[in-house]
Amino acid sequence: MAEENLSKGERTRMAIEEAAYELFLEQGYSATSMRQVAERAGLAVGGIYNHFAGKDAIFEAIIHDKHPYKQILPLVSAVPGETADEFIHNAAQALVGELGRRPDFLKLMFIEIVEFNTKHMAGLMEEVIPQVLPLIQRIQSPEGVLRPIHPAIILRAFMGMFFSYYIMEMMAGQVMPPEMREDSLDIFVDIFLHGIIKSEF
Amino acid sequence: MAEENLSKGERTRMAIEEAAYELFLEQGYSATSMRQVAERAGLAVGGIYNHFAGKDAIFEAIIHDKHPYKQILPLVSAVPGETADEFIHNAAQALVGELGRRPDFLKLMFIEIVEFNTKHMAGLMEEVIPQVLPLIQRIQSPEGVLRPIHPAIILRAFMGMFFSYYIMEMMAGQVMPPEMREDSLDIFVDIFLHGIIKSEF
DNA sequence: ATAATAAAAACGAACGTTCGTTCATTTACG
DNA sequence: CGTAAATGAACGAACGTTCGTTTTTATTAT
Repeated sequence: MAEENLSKGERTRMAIEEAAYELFLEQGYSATSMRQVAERAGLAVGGIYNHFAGKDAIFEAIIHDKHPYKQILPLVSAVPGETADEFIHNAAQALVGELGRRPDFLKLMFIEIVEFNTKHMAGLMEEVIPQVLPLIQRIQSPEGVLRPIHPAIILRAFMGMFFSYYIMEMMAGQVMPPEMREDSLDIFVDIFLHGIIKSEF
Repeated sequence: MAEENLSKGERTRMAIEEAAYELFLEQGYSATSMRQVAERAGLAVGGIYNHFAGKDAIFEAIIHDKHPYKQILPLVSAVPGETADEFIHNAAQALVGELGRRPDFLKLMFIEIVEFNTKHMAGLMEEVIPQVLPLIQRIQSPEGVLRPIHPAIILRAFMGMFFSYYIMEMMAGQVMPPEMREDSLDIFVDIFLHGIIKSEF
């Protein structure tokens, strides 16, 4: 493991951040106490302040290190696919796959909205947008396969459609019929590509 | 106004609920104190407990009275439209229009996710689902216009697409180009109906 | 290698606040 | 006049943070 190379302080800092991340996802920011963080990280309360200026600072570190955008964008950018059809399929697969592997992924964004009023979002976007542009280029490029829709809107529709795939799962997952969940992703992709209307109409 | 007919107690109860609703949307549940609620509602802390058993009880009342589903579903159900095309357009118009009029609408759901782990959602769904069924029927019905997609999936794609319209707005609204916002709803509708791929491909 | 030493990290009691809630009392409405 | 509503001081618990102290780690000299 790469952790062996780290100093004691760096390892503890990571443990605190990880413990806080888990607890924030479970309970939200305000409802999580420094004592809970300390206990899960395996040290005393006071010890935290050797590594972080305060509770706020922990959240800011988490936002910077673990925010979904940071992990999803490189993933989608690296996906193969010659045609738009292939690319969208693969991108959706990668996105939802990653979300599925880490189902608490989006919660950090919700905490940001609910408890911080998207305070950190602007700074984060500034960092991420340059990475988005080539992705838009790629969706747009293949020789006129796409209808003339602004690429930024396509991106937004794409993100919305598949983010919401898990947002809806979070909100109403328990009550949806289970047979819907297996292949519904493919159908979502299909709706995104071809719409719900028969083409002869 | 209908408020004139209410007793003192009923009016105070409403004032407390409204004050708490505002504060929860602004700060989240945990970060909002009973003293803040009391001050905004215009009474002393202790007085709240004449109308609510505790802080939890206030939130439960709010969830029951003001949850988006409760307001959006009747709205969409009442919308006119003979063809699927017309209906989807009108439904999207109504949905996004209502969300636009009350931009904090979805935050309640996020608070539920972040600070309560969707504790109240199951009970709410049980209440709402019967109202959803006729809506699905309506999307499905017109003589074979729609491609053969499970109506529940269509509903979910629809909700996801247009909920996410505002979710994305919340998350990244500031950084989107302003000219996108004006007519992007129509384009979203169009993508939902016809997809992003040219039909001859 | 071992011992000495300075720095980093961990400790946990204590501080001042604020929290949700209670309650005896006063005020106001029906 | 009786009851419902409003009051605000008070309670114990929990909060984020501080701080003097001890323990551990990393570095240097032997």
